[in-house]
Amino acid sequence: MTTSKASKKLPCGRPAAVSHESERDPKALLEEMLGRLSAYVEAKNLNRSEAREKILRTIVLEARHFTAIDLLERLAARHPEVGKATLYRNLPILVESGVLCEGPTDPDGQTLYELAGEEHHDHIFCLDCRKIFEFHDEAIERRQDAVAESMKFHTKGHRHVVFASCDYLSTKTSS
Amino acid sequence: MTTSKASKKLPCGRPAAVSHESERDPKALLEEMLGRLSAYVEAKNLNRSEAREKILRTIVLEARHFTAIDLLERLAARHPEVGKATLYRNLPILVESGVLCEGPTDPDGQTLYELAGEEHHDHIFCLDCRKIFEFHDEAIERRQDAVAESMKFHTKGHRHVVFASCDYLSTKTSS
DNA sequence: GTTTATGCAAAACGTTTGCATCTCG
DNA sequence: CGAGATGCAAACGTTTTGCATAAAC
Repeated sequence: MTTSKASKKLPCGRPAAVSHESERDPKALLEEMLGRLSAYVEAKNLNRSEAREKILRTIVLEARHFTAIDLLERLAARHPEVGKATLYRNLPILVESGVLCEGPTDPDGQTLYELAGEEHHDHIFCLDCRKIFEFHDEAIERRQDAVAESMKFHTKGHRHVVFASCDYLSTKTSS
Repeated sequence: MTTSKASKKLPCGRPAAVSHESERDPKALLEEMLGRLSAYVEAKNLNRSEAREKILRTIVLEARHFTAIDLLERLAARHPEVGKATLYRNLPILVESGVLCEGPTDPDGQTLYELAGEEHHDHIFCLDCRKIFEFHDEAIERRQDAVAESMKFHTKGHRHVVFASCDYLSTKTSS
């Protein structure tokens, strides 16, 4: 169903390459994430579990930004033997192990999870194609912390989502 | 249950005055909000409703930042005769009439509503007392729009929440 | 063999809906 | 009188829990 890399376009016409989404090799990514999970499982004296790894595989292979429901569906398709309680029980473990992070909520209020990257980033939610893009800006981060300090707060985290429409179609002149 | 203005302290010890919350006279605020509601009701050819106004009063008088559940509890205490379906049916009306706006989600993922102000602001969520504070910073706003433009997006809105702990207790030396 | 994890079904939770009744204009 | 709003209870979709069984170590 997905087209080849070169010609991939988003619904709003923007080439996927502009999306700032991770373009890392899925196999290497899976290895890394399995590693993080194992480390956590070991540190916490948990047991290894087949189901947990199936969930992780499903995430890496087809759902890098997703809601619990999205993942539930994909998991049911790929591994119908894994129950939904198992998924819900494992989501917090995947978050704590550094494999996932809880991102912003989509416009319907559903929590979006995403595969944890190395570096922090914020999000642009495209109102045209409803896809998530990423951005990072040090100036904003610093300024935000400074504002919090000035109000006698100490920043522990933040969530910054920009809702935007896509200028791509109107801006480009060729094609 | 609420103490006088001068001595009001938040759970984390911060005086409420630092909160940047609207300090407007509740009576005037209520009048204004009732006005906005009436205008909408008239424009949309709806009927006036006692229950709707009780909900609005409850919001203005004790819950300027709240989740649906918060409000449900306060409403049950203040006006037990109003059913919860009525509340849920009226929330969208209050939003559309310009009385409320849907704000960010709290750390548990619950949508926070707030009384609509005139000017835009973003939020600081205090992890110590779990209260919402407001901030506004033009530099952040401009920068955010510029970043979006550089990615060929056109900003239509945003949600910026800073999660922070309260330095107030550790910073103050007196008392 | 003890702990941890699982699948299933049932319960819990917040929200929405159906419906008969009531209120507004 | 007719459109709209209400309260109640039942339905809904998502998430959590209880429990007996199975897997990990």
